[in-house]
Amino acid sequence: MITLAEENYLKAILKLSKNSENSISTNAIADELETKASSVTDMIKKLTDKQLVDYVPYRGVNLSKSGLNKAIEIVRKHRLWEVFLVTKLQFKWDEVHYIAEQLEHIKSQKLVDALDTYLGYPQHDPHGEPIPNKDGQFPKSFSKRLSELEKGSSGQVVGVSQDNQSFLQYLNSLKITLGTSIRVIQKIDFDNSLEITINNESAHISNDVARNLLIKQK
Amino acid sequence: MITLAEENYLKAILKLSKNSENSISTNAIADELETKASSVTDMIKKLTDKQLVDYVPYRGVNLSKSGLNKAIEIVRKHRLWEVFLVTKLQFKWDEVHYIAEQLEHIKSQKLVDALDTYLGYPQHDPHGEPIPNKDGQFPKSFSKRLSELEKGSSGQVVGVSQDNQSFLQYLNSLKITLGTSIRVIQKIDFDNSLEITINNESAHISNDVARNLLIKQK
DNA sequence: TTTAAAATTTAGGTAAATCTAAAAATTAAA
DNA sequence: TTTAATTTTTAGATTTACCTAAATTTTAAA
Repeated sequence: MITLAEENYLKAILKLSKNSENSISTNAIADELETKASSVTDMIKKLTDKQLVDYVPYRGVNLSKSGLNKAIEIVRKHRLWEVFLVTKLQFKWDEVHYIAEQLEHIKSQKLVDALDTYLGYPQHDPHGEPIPNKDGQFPKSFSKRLSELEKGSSGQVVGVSQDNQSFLQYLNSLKITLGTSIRVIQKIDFDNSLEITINNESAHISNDVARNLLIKQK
Repeated sequence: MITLAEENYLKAILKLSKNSENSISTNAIADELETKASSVTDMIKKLTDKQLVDYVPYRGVNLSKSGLNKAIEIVRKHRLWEVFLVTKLQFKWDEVHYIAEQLEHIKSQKLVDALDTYLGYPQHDPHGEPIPNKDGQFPKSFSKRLSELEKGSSGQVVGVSQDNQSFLQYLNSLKITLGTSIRVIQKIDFDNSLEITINNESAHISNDVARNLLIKQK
């Protein structure tokens, strides 16, 4: 049996793996989970014993095959529950993360499948993030990060690659939501921030924000 | 903050309180939760410190005002989730208990309220058990236990007062479900078992079963 | 009403998941 | 390439929720 804490570690390692080719460092996991490096080392040993990760001391970890499967299953549940909360219970997109963090740990294969069916096999969650299917496959994405767009080009927001409440609320304040049209007016080399237009209103956003906005170009 | 284990203790004490006027004994709780009496004593001390129960050593416990509120809230969540599973996700009534045991611990007042609204403020769960409202009030019940019916009288099954899987599956095998008509043909003094008819087919059931069947007489 | 049985509590211990502080290994800088 | 800084691990504690075994209290029986 896999514990709640173990599930959270697997999920964190998967998330960190998406942004790097290399093994995931102890400190990176500690930062992600807001815990201490020594706690991470402890837990990594447990995950190694259960063959959920491959670990070389001082060199970091990678998810094993079975660890990856488990992690993807948790992401699947998280995102399906988010869809449920927004489409059925009328939650806002910036309210669902905390609740889905709890719901993602409910154990019942039958429940996940029934939920998926009930929701109509959605491919994206309310933040535009892809929902892996029953076999762990992610739907193909045609989006780019806003930070990767050329000066002058434009597109529509189809997702965000982070769903913490403060980020989403900041987007709300910028009047950015799914479907919003954005054009890159100027790229500032100094700090990689961007001058953009949001539905033709101009604004200035940091690289940090631009990196987490997924854009589909026409 | 109240932990998962603490919530399970509160729920167990509430359940046991329904069947007795007296304080709840350590052993009764241990039996209910399939744990040891010494573990129960430990936990009772924690609950006492948090003022969730009133406790007199060697004399048992009772839920305090706030402990009762918490326990009722858990029951409310359990039963609302059961309604969700059966009415929206097409689960059978004997499949939902285990999953609802997990879902009842999800923490979000807003979620419970939204779920209640979404389900149309149901008053009973799929086993006919009453669902307390937002204020902790249980709907009035007009049902009796089958074991309390006189010889010759009859009525319809409107609920069960236990929802473990083996009991519900036994009912399925007897062709008893919500709405089934039952008549008491004979009461056997020796073991308090009953000769009954189920939709006019005769059967013999133990007192244990009869006590857990809720009947509404015409 | 004394004694035996049953129930309950206490004492001491374990595993999971955390922590701090110190030691060891790796990386970067002079 | 030696040293300093950073990262990671180890050692030793803590808290929660359990456990077993022994001691204590209550209840029931003789």
